[in-house]
Amino acid sequence: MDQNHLAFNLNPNVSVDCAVFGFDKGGLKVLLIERDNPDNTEGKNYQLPGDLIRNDENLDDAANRVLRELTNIDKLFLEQFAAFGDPQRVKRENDLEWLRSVRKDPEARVVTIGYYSLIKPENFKLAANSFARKAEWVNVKEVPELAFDHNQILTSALEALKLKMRTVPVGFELLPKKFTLHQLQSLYEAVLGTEIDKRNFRRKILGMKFIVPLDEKQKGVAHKPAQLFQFNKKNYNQNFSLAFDFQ
Amino acid sequence: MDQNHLAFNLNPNVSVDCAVFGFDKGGLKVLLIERDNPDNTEGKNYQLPGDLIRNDENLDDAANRVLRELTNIDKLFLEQFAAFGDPQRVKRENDLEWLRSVRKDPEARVVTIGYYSLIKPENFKLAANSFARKAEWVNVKEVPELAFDHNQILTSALEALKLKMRTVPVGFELLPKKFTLHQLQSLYEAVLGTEIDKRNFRRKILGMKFIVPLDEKQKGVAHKPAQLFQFNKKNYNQNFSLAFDFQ
DNA sequence: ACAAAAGTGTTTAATATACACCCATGT
DNA sequence: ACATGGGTGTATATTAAACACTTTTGT
Repeated sequence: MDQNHLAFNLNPNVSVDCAVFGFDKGGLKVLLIERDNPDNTEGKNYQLPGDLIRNDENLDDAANRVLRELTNIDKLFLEQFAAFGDPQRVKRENDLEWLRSVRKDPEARVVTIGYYSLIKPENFKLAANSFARKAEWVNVKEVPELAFDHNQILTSALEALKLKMRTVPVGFELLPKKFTLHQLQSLYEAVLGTEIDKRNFRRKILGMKFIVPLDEKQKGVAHKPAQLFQFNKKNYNQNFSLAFDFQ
Repeated sequence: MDQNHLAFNLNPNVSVDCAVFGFDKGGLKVLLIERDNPDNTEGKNYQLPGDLIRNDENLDDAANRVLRELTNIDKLFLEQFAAFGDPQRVKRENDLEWLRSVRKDPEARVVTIGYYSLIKPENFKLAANSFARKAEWVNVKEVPELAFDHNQILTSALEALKLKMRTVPVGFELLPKKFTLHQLQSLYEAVLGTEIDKRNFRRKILGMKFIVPLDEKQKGVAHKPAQLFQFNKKNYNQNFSLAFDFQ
């Protein structure tokens, strides 16, 4: 992926791959990179953004670098969730060909560390470099076959995200700074794949002192404008275990 | 670490390290390996069992191999929980010296994949090889300073174990096949670090149809012999989310 | 007028918590 | 006899779940 730095600095055996999640009315999205098809075999060919790590950077920094190149944002919410090291994870011929066109040591055994990242809708605009120009937001329910083991990585990232969201108030990372309770509920419904009762949801959320109402309402919507809320880190101090568990 | 196989098969940049947990009346234990001190600097020098991965094996297999060499048991309960890749994770001089005495490429950047494993008390006896002879069970509350970043790995493994135990019925892997409810309760108390009310615990556990009483009682104990129970996989079918959450 | 989401309470069921005494066995 | 853990039930508090109608705005 990123070819701007000197290749000898890259460790041939360890990479990071990132499932970048975004959320809007259309549901939960993931950012996929369309890669050039060396032999022009089939139609489009997608993969998760990722790169080999540099020998002098730690894993979180490598993932952060990949995301910065993609989004121009330096410290997105980022969480490591698993390592993938099947010796056969690079096995398809077009994956191998692509590696040969991009990597110094394309035959090397690569173990990849999986990260997921959460991005706010106001940051949906991608960087203007060649790497990011190939990026596309795809609904997680409509993800095509991906390169390498990236479908498996994505499935695993989604599971990790679900667990996280039921456990820790982290959904805000996918919403605008100011959000309505309806947006928050839709997010939980989309990620957890459940329907939630509106009144019970509101009661539960408002019982948490760290989601605070603002002196502000929605504007320009074709219905009764909703109260806007904001996440308040100061009011959030670890009263959490499993607080976000909606059946 | 394991030096029985050909070094050229080992990947110099990726290792696995295992926190092997055991439980007895004395509490939760972890298996530490005493390593030879090259320069005989200080007293004892401990680390978690681990090894570089082979280029033809996947991560789970590498962790399983490390544990098999240590215990002679082939498929211990094993769970990957995180990857550790700080470029400075090998920084102390005695760690470097030890690597120089053991590794083909002792200066290589190594990213390690952390696993934890659960072992039943009847399997506490270790293999008789030289690797295992240096192993020792140490109470998790009395773990000394370890080599590399192994204290951090162990702390992280314990957190992962706690989360797992509150989430999935997995404690049985640390108990004899037949166990009493008191043993089960002590285990939860030791791992989660809480006190649990006996009557409430029993009611909750017995409400789970997959912990079944046997036609058998304890023998030779200096108190009223307790009913023995067993975990029944067939009666366990995913009714679980967060079932083991004792405040 | 209609569409779309906002907002609001009560009842019932389920679950969690707190709590104390007698029992069987080995030493 | 004593130490050790085994075994048992109830009352109360907390939390979860089910459920329907009126309001405000833009088109």
